[in-house]
Amino acid sequence: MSVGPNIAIIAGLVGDPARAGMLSALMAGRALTASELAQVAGVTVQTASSHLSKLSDGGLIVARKQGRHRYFTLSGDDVAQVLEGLMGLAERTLAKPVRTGPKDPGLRKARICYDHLAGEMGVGLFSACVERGFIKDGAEDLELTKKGRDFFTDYGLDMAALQNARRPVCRPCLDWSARRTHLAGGLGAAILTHFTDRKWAWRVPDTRVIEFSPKGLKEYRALCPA
Amino acid sequence: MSVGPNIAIIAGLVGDPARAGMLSALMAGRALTASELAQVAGVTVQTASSHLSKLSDGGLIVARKQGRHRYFTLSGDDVAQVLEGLMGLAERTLAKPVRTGPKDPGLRKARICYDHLAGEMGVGLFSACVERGFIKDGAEDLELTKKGRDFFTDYGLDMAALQNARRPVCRPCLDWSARRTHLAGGLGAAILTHFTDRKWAWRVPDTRVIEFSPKGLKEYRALCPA
DNA sequence: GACATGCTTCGATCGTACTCGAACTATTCA
DNA sequence: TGAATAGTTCGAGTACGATCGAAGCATGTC
Repeated sequence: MSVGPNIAIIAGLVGDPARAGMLSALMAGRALTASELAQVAGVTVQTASSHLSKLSDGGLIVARKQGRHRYFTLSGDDVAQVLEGLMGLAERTLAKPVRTGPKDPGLRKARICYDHLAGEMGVGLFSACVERGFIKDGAEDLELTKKGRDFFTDYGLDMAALQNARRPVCRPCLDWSARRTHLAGGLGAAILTHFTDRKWAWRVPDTRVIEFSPKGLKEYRALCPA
Repeated sequence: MSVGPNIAIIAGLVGDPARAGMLSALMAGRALTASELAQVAGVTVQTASSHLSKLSDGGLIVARKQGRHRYFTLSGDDVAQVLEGLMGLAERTLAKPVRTGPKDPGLRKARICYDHLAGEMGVGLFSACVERGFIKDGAEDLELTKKGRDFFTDYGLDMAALQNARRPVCRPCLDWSARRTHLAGGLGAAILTHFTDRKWAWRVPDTRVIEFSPKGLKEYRALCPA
């Protein structure tokens, strides 16, 4: 077997509070600089630098250099997915100590998960896409139907670009708060971008919470009649 | 936010090689005693005892006392799912160091994941169920169709019991080797049990590999014509 | 009752790695 | 060129936890 040690290495990387904080912050999908990450983790930049090297060596994050800044992001949505899973376990098993703050309900309702919508509204979006026949669970995980492609093209998304990208267009992501699937992948990201570009929705600063304008809510309901 | 510390606690539990080994062993779904787990982890029973307390306190495993033995199992398939996810990351990010041993191909082909079939054959089973219309991706994750219920009742499974159980009948589980979904949940477990009860398939001792008899292979093909 | 087995608790040892201050490199701006 | 900002490297201090020997409880067996 000996698969144990390998997962221990990865889990160990996530197992430090400072690094876990950084990864959580990166779940928001935005690229962050080393100093920003140091701040969210509550450590000095020297310490952060060391952690970031480790995360990078471990392949969980990737760095992009831009001028005198280094921007970090998660290395993929598979990382985000595991982090969501860990949050789900923490929620279930640690039970009591969580259950905090006023921000929690907002998080459950709508939040960003790497680069797509999660929480109740994310789950609702996924359900709607399936019910309206835009997405179908084929052999290969999720499949975009012709109907779905046509609909989202009309909707204003650049579907050709999505389908040419290396990233899967549709991908399921298990929601830690709702315990159900929400829509990840290129399409999930594109839909959220569509909303934020039009100021129908935005991120509450320093949180993963997503807020919708009245117009945005209406647009969401048009998309997800359920 | 402060969700960071919580996931760090859980990840930290998995982040120790001895504990990771124990959890991996428990992925096989069988209940194991404290001494057995000590052996697979390569530590003394005292050390193992300490680790098992921590895992238990953290809610990742549950203990059942039976005579002078204590049997441990994972506390649920959500734990198994996160472990699979971590294996996937280890596979992708650590790349080189893995890729070992002769057992690996067997593992990729067919292995047990907690209590259901995983690997290529597990993914194949899931595809077949979807293609044959037994399972449908409804709003609530996966849904057993009437057709599926009828089919598996004829097949000899106690579907009423499955549907009365608290555990979801169908549940997707992301496969670390095939990177696609395989079938978990009560139905996934029941199908595997159906095979092992009839000696159509069995576990290779001390591994997670599942081997099929010629008869078992034939039965599998009948179920998954693809 | 005496003994063996399975497991836990206690205590001491030992490493590992998290941490930060200080010094160093690289980029930008004036 | 010099000053400011972003980030890394180095070294030392520290603490936490993994480990095992020894002793202590249970449970089962003779």
